[in-house]
Amino acid sequence: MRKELEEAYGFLFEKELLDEIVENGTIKTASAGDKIIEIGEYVTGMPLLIKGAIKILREDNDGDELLLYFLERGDTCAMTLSCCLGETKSEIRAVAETDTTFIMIPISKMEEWTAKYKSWRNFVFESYHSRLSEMLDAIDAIAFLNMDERLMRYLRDKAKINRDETIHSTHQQIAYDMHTSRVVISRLLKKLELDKKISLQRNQIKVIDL
Amino acid sequence: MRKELEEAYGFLFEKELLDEIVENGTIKTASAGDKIIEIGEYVTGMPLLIKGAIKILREDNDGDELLLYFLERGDTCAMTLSCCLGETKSEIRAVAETDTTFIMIPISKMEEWTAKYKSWRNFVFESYHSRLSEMLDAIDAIAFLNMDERLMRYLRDKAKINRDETIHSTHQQIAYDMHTSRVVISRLLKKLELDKKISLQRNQIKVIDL
DNA sequence: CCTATGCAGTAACATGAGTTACAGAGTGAA
DNA sequence: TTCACTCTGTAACTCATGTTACTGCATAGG
Repeated sequence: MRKELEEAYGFLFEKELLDEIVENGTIKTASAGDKIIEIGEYVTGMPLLIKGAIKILREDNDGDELLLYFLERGDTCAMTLSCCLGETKSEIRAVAETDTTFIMIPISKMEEWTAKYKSWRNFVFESYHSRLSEMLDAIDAIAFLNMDERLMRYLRDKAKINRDETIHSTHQQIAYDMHTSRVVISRLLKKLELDKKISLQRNQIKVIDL
Repeated sequence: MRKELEEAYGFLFEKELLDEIVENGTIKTASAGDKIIEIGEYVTGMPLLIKGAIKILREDNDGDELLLYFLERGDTCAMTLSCCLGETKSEIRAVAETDTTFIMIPISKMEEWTAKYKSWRNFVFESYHSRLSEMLDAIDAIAFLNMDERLMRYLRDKAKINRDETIHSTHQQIAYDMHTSRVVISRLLKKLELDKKISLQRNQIKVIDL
């Protein structure tokens, strides 16, 4: 655990804190597509992402989803964090976007470290700041952009997160993430292909110039 | 300042912290409609709301607005807070919804108190938690609700925040807050009136049953 | 090789929301 | 009282998005 931890967080945390994390944390893994936290579940700990990416989703009354943002190495889930401290239920769903490794920190340590380590406090505040920014970006996208622009944004983000210009998704999966219907996505993707911004094959979308 | 501070925050903070707040904070007031923070401005301090209410808005590229949420007595602006710590520019606009009184805390003290007072830490985390929740509510509204449901939600919130079942706004003002057009709001308000949920007069809307 | 299934393409239509335009009512200042 | 201005009501239209329905192709598993 030590090595991965240092690679992802070594420059952030002092030695003693890293020691404590190794001592108290437990390594967890999840495969692409695995559900990590479900809405309404009590949160048992806080994840420090070591490898891979996680997508954070909100759900409406009909059970349909909306992607809020992605988490990457070095990130933690401020939403989870927030839930831990308040000991409330999760308001979001977290799903592994790729194969993922993270360290689970038990809630009990969080309050302690917040008092003890300045670097931990800064990390926590920095996380909140990042997550608030990403929520704002999500709001901007939903409130101010049309579907075609949102779709381009989605494809860009997805390619970046997966470090792969070819996106391996069906139109239906994209529609779920964006809280719209498959037909709409197919229509817009086809338009993007005609504009030479992407190329389409079955189960994959290659980003050319977005 | 002491008296108002104790009324709004006495049950949260210990005596020494209250002393420090009185010593370092400065009382500010704003009249309904006054701009308190503008997008892109550097944030000079963190406001503790004593009296009144503030609305927090996001802006699109055309300069049009979208109401995110309201702040009330006992609240602080986590967004501001987040900006303070990161020393970045404000990502939102804050406008006094009613006549408002608040205490400005200089940035310099915030980091210090976070280390020193557990109650302050809890307050800050609690604020982040509330604000994240409110952002989620805002996202739910925009992404999952139709205009008529959003409008009902807006009217309910507005009546609650102002502690007044009669809302003193023009249709145009509501349209700005909701990032839509006046005609749309007029149309929907008229429908709500026909459903006996509100009654309409010039410059005011009386909530009957929402 | 054949067939069931999932995926993508597309047309035709429904609907909510935004836009333009205009009329009439309310209000305040001269 | 009159005039100018703001606010509201409403019609008629456009447009983006969502829905339904059907097609044919790709692929995997027998």
